[in-house]
Parts: sequence; structure tokens; C-alpha cells
Amino acid sequence: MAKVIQKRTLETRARLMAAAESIIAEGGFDALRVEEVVLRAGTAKGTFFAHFKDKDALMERVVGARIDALLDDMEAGPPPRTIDHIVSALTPLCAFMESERYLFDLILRYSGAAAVEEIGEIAETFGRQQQVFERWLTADFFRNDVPVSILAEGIQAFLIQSVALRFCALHAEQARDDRLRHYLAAWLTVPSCA
Amino acid sequence: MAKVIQKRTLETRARLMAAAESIIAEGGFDALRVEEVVLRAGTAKGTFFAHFKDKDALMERVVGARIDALLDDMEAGPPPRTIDHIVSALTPLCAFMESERYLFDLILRYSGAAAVEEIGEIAETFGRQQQVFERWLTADFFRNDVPVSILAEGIQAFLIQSVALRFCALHAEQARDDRLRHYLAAWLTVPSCA
DNA sequence: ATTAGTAATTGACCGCGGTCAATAAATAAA
DNA sequence: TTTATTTATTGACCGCGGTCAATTACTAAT
Repeated sequence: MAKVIQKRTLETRARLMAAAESIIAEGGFDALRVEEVVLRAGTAKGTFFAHFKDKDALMERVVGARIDALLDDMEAGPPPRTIDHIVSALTPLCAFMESERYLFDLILRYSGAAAVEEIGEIAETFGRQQQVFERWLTADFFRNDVPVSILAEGIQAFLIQSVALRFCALHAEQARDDRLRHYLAAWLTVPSCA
Repeated sequence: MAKVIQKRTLETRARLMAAAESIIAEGGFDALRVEEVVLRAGTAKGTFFAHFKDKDALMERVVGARIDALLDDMEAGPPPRTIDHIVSALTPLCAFMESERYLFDLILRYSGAAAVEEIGEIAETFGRQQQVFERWLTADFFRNDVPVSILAEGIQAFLIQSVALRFCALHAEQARDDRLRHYLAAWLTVPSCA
């Protein structure tokens, strides 16, 4: 009862993915149109939806892969020892999320899995992110009066907040790194008892 | 050069708003269709877009008004003195944002003003929220080693995080209030020096 | 009243994501 | 090979948000 995957299927999917990547490379995520994808891939529109549940499912694939690559980099290095280290370790991920408004909204929308049975790629990356942060925090360079899981979730919250405020006309002038540094300094360290 | 506003105009807009409210009352924000709005209001489709820039502009009006009402309640009482007070003061707002996935995404998308010249209703409510939090924090029941503006932004971030994780299959089991309480306890108080 | 000028309304039309019954291609059974 | 069954592909069609040139309703000037 092994589900037979035809070679044709894989080829078609690869063509669709390649078409999508080329469109994104040219005009960004926001510019992707399903009709343009199938045009470049040389298939009918219906074929697209036979391979992907909807347009967002394709987006999740592409975006998930990008974020995974960024997380690979984060995991590669040693745990950061200072707030500044953390901020600079987070910079590539922030920059990616900030690169397009459409992208940021998409990531937020899928950061939580809608259903347990099918957790999307983007939601997976948020789970991974959580693990990376927890590893950083167990290295014991920061406060330990609060469970690392809570601290890690806080980093996630502040990361999103920092990026979100960059899209906000009321706060856009402030540098993202600065803001994030202030948040994390207050979140991850405890004022010395004088 | 005062722009003359015809009575007809106000009536039409009122009918559109009333139609929208009735649809939302019946099926939630997610169920609103522009075609259904104009049908109930007895106008043509084009009329809708003469009164609102797009569908989301109407949504902003309605949602903005609801959030404003909730903020009125928050402002009415005295500043909360404990974490538990804060959490319960935030509960109605959280419950509203959590009531519909579509609504939550909408609020996030418009929480930051896209352009300075036209700040939407929802973005306004986030500015007001900030002010309310800052007032709470200047009452001096919580940590004061960090500027109140930063602390207030943190509350906002944790509030959103708490609601977001409720929509997340990976974390949905935990109560929202509990999570928020843990965040805020770690954020707003400083461990005593023993 | 008549006319000129402005503001509001209309509905046919478009873009684009998504559906589905019909068809074709691949695979397994005879 | 032929037939039966599963799997992939197709494109006409739909839903719904949004546009715009044409039309109608209103207001002010003569």
C-alpha cells in the first residue's frame, strides 16, 4: 500500500517550485501570482492546486526553507554571551522578516500551527527557534530566576515586536537593533542589587 | 471651501455601517462580504468603495470602535497594583482579539500605521493602549529600572504573544491568562535580592 | 426656472485565488 | 496485449474584492 509517486509528479512539482522561486527572485514574495507560476511551469492552473493546498502552502514551503537556513546559522555558532551577541545573532532573521510587509504578515499568520495534525513549515521554524533560544539560555549567561521556556518565548515576542514597529509609521524612525537591545536587556538581565 | 457633506451621503454611510454590523452580529467578522453589505444597504457595489477605501477600512472602523470601548473601561478604573490586577484588566481585550482568528490577523496587520499621513483606527487604539499602560506603570507599583515606555511596549508584546499562542496547536492547551501572568511577572517585577 | 458645476451613485468589468467534472496518462491485473 | 484501476492534468467556471466611465442627484449662480 505504499503510495506510488510517479516521476512525472516530481518533475511537475519541481517545475512549479522553480517557477515560483524565479518570480520571487524577480519581484519578491508579494509579486507571486499563481497564474504566473503555472504559466512559467507550463501547466494548467488546476495542477498547481493538485500539488499545493493553496497559494499559502507554496509560500510556506519557500519561506520555511529560508528561515531554516537562517536557523542553521544560528545553531552553528556557540551560545551568545551578551545581549549584543544575541542581537547580532538575531539580525539576519529580523532582516528577512522585515524585508517585505507581505512576508511579515504571512509569517505571523502561520507562526502558530492551525491544527495539530498538519503543522506547517513556518510553524515548525518557530518551534525550532524556540529550541535555539532555549539552548542559548541554558548556557547560563543570563537570568535564571525564570524558566528558560518563558525567557525564550519572550525573545520571540520581542523579536516580532521589534520588526512590527519598523512597519509602524509611529515608530519607524528608531533602529530595530536598538529597540531589540533595550527589550532584551530588560528581559534577560536582572538589575544588580546595590 | 468647506466641503459640503450632503445628508444623503451620511444616510448611505449609516446604512452601510448598519448592514455591516448586522452581518457581523450574525456571523462574525470573517463572514462579512462586501456584496452582502451593499445588498442589505440597498446600494450598488461601487457606492461602498466611494465611502470606504477598501473592505479593511470598514473593518478598521468597526474593530477600532470596539477596542476603543474596551480601552474606555481600562482607563476608567484605578491603575492596577498587582500582576493579577493587570491580567484581569487585560482579559476583555484579550478575549476580543482571541474571539476570531480572522479578527486577530486583521488587528495585527493594522496595529502599526502604514503611513504617517493616515493612521488607521486600529493603529490609533494601539497608541492609546500604550498610553494606558504607561499610566499604569507610572503609578510605581512595578519595576522602575526601565523606562515606562519600554515596559509598556513589552506588555503589548506579551499580550499579543499570549493570544497568538492560543491559536497555535502546539501551545493551545495552556490558559491564556496563566501564560500572560507568567510573562508579566517576569517582565514587571524584579526578583528580590536575597 | 434655467443653467452650470459638483458630488454621489451605478453596474458592467477586471484580477486573481480556488473548485471540479471530464479527460488523459501511468500502473496493475487478466 | 487488453482491460481495469488508480493517479495526474486540464480548463471552464465561480466567488469576491476592487475599478471606472457613464449617469443621476444635488447645490449654487444667473
